[in-house]
Amino acid sequence: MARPPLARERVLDAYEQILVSEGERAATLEAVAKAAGVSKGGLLYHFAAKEDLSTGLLQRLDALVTEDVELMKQAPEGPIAYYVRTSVMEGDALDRAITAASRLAQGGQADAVVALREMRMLWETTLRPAVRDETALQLVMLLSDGLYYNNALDGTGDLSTPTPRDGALEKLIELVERTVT
Amino acid sequence: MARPPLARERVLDAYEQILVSEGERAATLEAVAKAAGVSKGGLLYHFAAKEDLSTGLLQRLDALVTEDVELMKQAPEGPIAYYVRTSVMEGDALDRAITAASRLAQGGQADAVVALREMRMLWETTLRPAVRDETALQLVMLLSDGLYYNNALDGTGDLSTPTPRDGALEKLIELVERTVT
DNA sequence: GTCTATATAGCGATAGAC
DNA sequence: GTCTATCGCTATATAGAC
Repeated sequence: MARPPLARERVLDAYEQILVSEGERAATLEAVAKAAGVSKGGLLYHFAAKEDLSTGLLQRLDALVTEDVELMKQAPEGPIAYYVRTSVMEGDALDRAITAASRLAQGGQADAVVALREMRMLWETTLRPAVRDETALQLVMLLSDGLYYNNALDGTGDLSTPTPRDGALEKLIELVERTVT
Repeated sequence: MARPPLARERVLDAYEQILVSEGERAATLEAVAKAAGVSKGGLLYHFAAKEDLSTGLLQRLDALVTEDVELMKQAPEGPIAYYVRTSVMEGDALDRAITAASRLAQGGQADAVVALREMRMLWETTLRPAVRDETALQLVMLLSDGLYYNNALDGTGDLSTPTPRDGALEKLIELVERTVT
């Protein structure tokens, strides 16, 4: 990992942020360069082609997912409650990476689809020992997918989304726990 | 409704299909025109600007959703089983329209986001009388969202998706019915 | 390592013939 | 109602100065 150049990370942050808030089409080299505070040429020194930008983003996603799975295994409230709770996005690094990857996947980028599928399978494997059977597992997985999808629909970060929060979220977690364990 | 021109419908079909299978970026006027079997000029006679294409698509979605809600109200198996079952995409007209609108929404198109939110609210209102409480309603809605999202991820129509089908789907519906009623 | 300048291609949209 | 030709703009990518 030996300390990647700062500018490189800033560019990747900018790319991710534009993908989330304005979509794939808006994430042009010029827009990303401007948001990162470099020139187009400067950007292309770090990422020779546009494809390298998405590759970098998917690698970052991978690392964050690995971390998250460890946290999930050790969560005091248990993996299910942890999983459902953290499926409501708070805008942290993992949330941003997932949403950005989702934009690329919907744009037809095959490697993004693969990365998201693998992420999902890793979660599935981690949750399996904590649920009653496969049907219960599917219910938890799909519910989480639904939470992510709803939040990802608008990247503007407004809170008028139909996502349950606070009290409603706690009740939902309770119901899910009762249903799947 | 007085019989819209055939070419117009063919163009709209082509636009929808490319959005679903290749994403927003691939749905250029030229690609749509070619798939519809007309020239760029011919396309632009029916849809003066590209925005009109997405408007036409969202109107089509609206009509299909209205039909579907009626079917859901009258479903012999009850609205919940109907809703969960039909959330697994079979590639019918409504499925295609929803996925296409989802691509536009993820591309940052505000009117597509609104159309999808309104669709969801209509479903929510229709299902409310059939469930125990608001928490149960949220569980059903989110599960359905998850099913749609998973299928929409790759528009290639392959069946290697993690979506439950046949036996697994029936068991899931059973579990959901038991949980929310 | 970052910049400006530029090449090349493809986009949405217009004009006008048929 | 559909076509071809073309305009103006913007996208990705390259070249070469600093």
